[in-house]
Amino acid sequence: MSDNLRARIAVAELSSSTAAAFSPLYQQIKALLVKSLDAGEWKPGESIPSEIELAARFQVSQGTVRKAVDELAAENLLFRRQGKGTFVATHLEPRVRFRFLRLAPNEGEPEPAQSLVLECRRIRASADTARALEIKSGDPVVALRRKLSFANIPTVIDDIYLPGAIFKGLTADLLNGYSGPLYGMFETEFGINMVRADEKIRAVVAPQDIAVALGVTPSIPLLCVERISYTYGNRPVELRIGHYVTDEYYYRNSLN
Amino acid sequence: MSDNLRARIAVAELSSSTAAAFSPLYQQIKALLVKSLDAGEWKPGESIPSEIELAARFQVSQGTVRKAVDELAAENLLFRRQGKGTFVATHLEPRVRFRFLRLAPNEGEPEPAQSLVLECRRIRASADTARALEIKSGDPVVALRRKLSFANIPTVIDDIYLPGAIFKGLTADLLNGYSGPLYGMFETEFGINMVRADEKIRAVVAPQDIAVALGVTPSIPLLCVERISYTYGNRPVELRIGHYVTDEYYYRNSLN
DNA sequence: AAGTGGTCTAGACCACGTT
DNA sequence: ACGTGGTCTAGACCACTTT
Repeated sequence: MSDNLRARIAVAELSSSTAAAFSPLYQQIKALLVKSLDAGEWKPGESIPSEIELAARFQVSQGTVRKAVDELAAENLLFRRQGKGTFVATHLEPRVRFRFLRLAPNEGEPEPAQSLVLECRRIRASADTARALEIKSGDPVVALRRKLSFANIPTVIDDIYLPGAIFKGLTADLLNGYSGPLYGMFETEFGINMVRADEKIRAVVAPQDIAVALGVTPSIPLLCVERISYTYGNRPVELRIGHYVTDEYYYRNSLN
Repeated sequence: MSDNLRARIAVAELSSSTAAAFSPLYQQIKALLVKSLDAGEWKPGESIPSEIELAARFQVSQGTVRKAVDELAAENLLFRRQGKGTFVATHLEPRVRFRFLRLAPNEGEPEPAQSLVLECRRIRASADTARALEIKSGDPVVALRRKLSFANIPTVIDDIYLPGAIFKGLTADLLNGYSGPLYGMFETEFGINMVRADEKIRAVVAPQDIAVALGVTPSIPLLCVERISYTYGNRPVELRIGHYVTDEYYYRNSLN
């Protein structure tokens, strides 16, 4: 068995330049599954093959597949349903709706927001934007500004920057035609699945234009949230700068 | 084996009122391990018995113990060191120093903060404090105010409220005698290990007294972070209201 | 009844750290 | 050499969902 294991590791090394050189089998399986997800072999919301099928496909035991899938489920790339199967995570599931929207009301339960796109322009990447998106300065970028309202109270202005090479044909009308979350639309229209994000949070005085768009007094404090979102393989595909009014809502977080 | 399993579940039901009624064996093991941690059978930084010893103690297979320990390690109650053993998580480990301190500088690497306790009083719990700490209104509470500075620049004022019943004998001198993180001192002096926390984050105008303590202009925006920290078994043991200056530092977060 | 994921076991071997 | 956690396997059975 040991020789067999080594052999498969060697094969993995030869066949894939991105796979880690010497790694446990289950991590190799993980990498292969992510590769298939990235390639769109299974779409968000669809089921992936059963553990037994995957074990046969990769020539490993079911337990090894299980460990790989367990970790991908823990990372929210997949989710399991006992008796049904294992599915590709999607932002269209109501269950996941507040995973990336961390605003909760001071009183009561979180509610979905109403979204209105105010602007959608094509621009060239600034140095900062290019660095965040790992593209070249001057590359095409789609710039959106949108407003989120809760119970008709404008609460968030997001300035969103997307690589033009990936988000071709994105328009304000297309955006405003959707009711669900933005990331759900990215999945169905562009095949881009957001998997993870890093945020930098600060308190700032409301910039003039944003105060106007929110209908609040300029110079009141706003939460400024700078987000970089990543798809499979830690590839950044969104830069987002949000300004939140935090009198009736707060940004919730858990430390573990 | 099946009868044996059931029997042990039945025993668990009888012997422990807090354990979930019907749960997998590994979850029962988890609960027992947490109980031992809570009781102080193994102190932070110490090793717990090996998997083989635990398997013998609980009369289950090593694989079942492994699954229980894996989950506790994922929840940061324990950490594993291959070849050495499994240890109780501690806030004194440098590795963990920034798990609960989420401020990072705009430029450069995170650095430890200098802490100075400005006040330490005994008060009676307000209604809000009592609710957060799950004690009775009017119960004794230790109230601290402390200042955190980075590179001699005051950056954070924390107002901290602790249940008086647990933190007996806590004084400003005791606090200022320690150089490490507050939660590390709580472990060694009071046997309280912080395991998890929930935070509510808002942008606010700097209150007068806090602006003075920080040496900043009143009315500038500050990040207001309201934290409730929990020890083993989700028991709240700290309410903390922090005000952060976020011009040179930001609150970092990751969404998964 | 059949198929899926979930739990539990027993045993082999590997990788790491200490003695 | 020994003890620790880490990986992999094979097989049994349970719990849930659908046919």
